[in-house]
Amino acid sequence: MLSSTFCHIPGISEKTEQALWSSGVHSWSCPFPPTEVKLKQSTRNDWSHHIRESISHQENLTPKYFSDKLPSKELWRLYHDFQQVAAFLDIETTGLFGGDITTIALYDGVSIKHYVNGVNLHEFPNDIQNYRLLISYNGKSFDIPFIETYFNIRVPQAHIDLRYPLKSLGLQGGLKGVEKQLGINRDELNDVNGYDAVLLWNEYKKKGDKAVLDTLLAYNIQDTIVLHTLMVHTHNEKIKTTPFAKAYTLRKPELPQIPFKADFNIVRRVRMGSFGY
DNA sequence: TAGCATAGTCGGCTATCAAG
DNA sequence: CTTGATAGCCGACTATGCTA
Repeated sequence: MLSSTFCHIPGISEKTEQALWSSGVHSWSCPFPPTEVKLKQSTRNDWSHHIRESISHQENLTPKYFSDKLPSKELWRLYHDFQQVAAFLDIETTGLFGGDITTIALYDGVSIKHYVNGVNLHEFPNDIQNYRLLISYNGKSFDIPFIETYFNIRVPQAHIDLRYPLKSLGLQGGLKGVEKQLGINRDELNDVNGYDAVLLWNEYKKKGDKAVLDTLLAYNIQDTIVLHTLMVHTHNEKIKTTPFAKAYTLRKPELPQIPFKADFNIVRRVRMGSFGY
C-alpha cells in the first residue's frame, strides 16, 4: 500500500491521488504522471525526485519520512511496510495528569518487553530507540507526552495513534469501548480499567505482593496485544476503501501467551479498599 | 492574450474526545 | 482536573482551462 501512496508528495492531496489511481498510476514504478491528471507544474517537475526519495525510505525502513508528510488520517498505511521495526506501546501511571509511570509494556508482534518502576524502568529510554514506528491508542495525547516529560527525553519516532483511524471507521468510546464493539474478549481482564491499574500499583507498593504486580502487568501487556489486533483490523478496513485490498490484506495476528497471571479477585479487593466503589 | 471561472491545496479557527 | 489531534468549515491563494 505504501508504494501506491502519493498524497505525501507536495501538491498532491487525496483527491489528486484518487485521480492518479483512476488513470492507472498504481505504484511508484510510474516514471511520470499522465498529462490528463491535473498537477501543479512544480509537482510534475519534481515527480521523479519524490519517487526516488520515497523508494529509498521504504527500502531503508525509515517510516519517519512518510509520517512527517502524510495527512495523519492516512498514517495507517505505514504499518504493512514497517511491521519489522514497529512496536505497540502502552504505559500505566499513578494518575491522568502528572505523577509517576508505574509500568510500561512494549510488544513488537512477537516478543513482549515490560518495565517496572523501581526495577528496570530506566532501561526504557534506551530500548525504545530500537523501534522506528510506535503504535498506540491515544498515545499522541497521553503516552508519548507523558514519557517525554517523565524521562526528559524526545520520542521522535513515527507514530500511529489508532484512536483517529478507528474513529473514522465509526469505532469510538475509548479502547475498551472499541473492543466491546468488535467483540474482543479479555477473559479475566475484561472489566479492568486504567484506574484499577492505579489501585493495583498502590496496593503493590504498600504490601509488595507479587500477585498484585502480576495482575497489573498482565493488564498492561494485554493492552498492547489488543493494539496489534486493532492495527490489523484498521489496516484491513481502510484498505477496502482503496483499489488495493486484494494485494495487501493482512492475516489476523497470532496472540502470544501473556507471561503473567491476572487475578480478578485481586482487582475486586483493591477496589474495595478505595473509596468510589 | 486578457479576463474570468473553476478546482484543489493549505492555513487558521473551533468543538470534541481520549488517556491513568 | 490536561494535552494534543482530529474533522469540518471558511477564506486566501495558485494553477489551469475556457472564451472571446
